[in-house]
Amino acid sequence: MSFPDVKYDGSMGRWEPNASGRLQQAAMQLYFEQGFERTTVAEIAEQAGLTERTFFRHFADKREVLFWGARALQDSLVDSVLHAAPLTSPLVAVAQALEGVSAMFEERREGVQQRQSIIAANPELQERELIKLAVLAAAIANALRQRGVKEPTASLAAEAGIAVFRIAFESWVSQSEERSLRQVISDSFTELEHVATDR
Amino acid sequence: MSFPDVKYDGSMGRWEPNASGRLQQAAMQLYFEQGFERTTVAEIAEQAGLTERTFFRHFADKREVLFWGARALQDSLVDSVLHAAPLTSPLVAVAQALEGVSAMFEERREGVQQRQSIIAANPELQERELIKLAVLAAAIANALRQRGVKEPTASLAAEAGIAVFRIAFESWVSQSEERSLRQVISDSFTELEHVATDR
DNA sequence: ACCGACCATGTCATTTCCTGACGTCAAGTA
DNA sequence: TACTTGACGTCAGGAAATGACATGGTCGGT
Repeated sequence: MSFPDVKYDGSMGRWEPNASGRLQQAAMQLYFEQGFERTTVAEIAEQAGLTERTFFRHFADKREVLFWGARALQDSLVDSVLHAAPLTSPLVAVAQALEGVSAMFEERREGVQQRQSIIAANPELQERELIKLAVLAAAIANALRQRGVKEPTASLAAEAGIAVFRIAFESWVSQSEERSLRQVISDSFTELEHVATDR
Repeated sequence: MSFPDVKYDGSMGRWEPNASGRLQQAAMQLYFEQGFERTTVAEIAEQAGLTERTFFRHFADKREVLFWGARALQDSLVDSVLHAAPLTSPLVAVAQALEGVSAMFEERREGVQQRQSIIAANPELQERELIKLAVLAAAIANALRQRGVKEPTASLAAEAGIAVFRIAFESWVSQSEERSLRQVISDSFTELEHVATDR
């Protein structure tokens, strides 16, 4: 294992290390301070000591810089669903997977709240977040299918699970919930059962 | 009541009538023929006999021209939820509302399929569709709250209902389903009940 | 019949996002 | 050493989106 993030002295490489990380950090800060629309990519690049062109080499567009963690989240969830105990029902597998990743958010609630406030202030970013969650749901549905779950059950369980997660996550982030995210998610799943049964 | 859409002869007004409709039609055609990315707003405007600037007076951006019907759909659904029979459970109210609007799609399946193929070919358009559905879900949740449904039940029922609709709609559009959209939706809701109960 | 406000559209200029083509230089590799 | 690779810079340009201002029919009031 190497540690490319560690700074030694100036006599190292041609470029300062961790360009992508610097861009993400600069973007977060500027989006938070002056809003997403009012900050230009040129500003972000300048603050990171890079050029606008380089920004677009690291991130497909101005929004993507805020969603770099999505892939890791997806991999973790898919892995969890794939390795759920045999005979676990689809929705329970999804619920357990989501509860499993909740710690990733609990740990740095600060940054999560800041990020969500940025997204909440801008429709373009909300769109991007929604499609990330949709891709997540599709990946989970695919994992369920690998477990032998048929359609439309797999898609239904995945989409319903993501919907529950979204509502639980929003509740946990916005109000200063005393419950842990894991608990909010768990409660929301039992509430979904009531909603779907009561008819 | 006047009928500004009716065409008389050329000696009428300064402008050809129904500029917005002409822009929508031109956009649909061009997006379908050459793809969303490869058609410019200037092209659309030219085909509609207008200027680029005028396009942006009618539609907030290049994507919005494809989603003009969303508002009517939302109003119809909210109205339906609001006037559901008393004591109807939240999810059933949502299901009935969605089944109620299914006729709007059944009637012109042609245009619906063409529109969906355009959207399916472009991530930006998928983002826009997702946020339209999210706004829809929020409006439905609000209507449920007006019926006395508490949170998080209202949001859960609305989001789950929209998720079911999305899956049912996709199935109905893509494969040449023999079932009616109304039937697919209905079946999907009972499938959701199984998914949520079986644990 | 005239006048003036109104409103949809046109025209022009500008900013910003995003991309392609090409150049540069340090580090690794044969 | 010579050659390749990778990360970044520089430059040019298309297209989206927006503001400011002009234009000329329409419509209501008198």
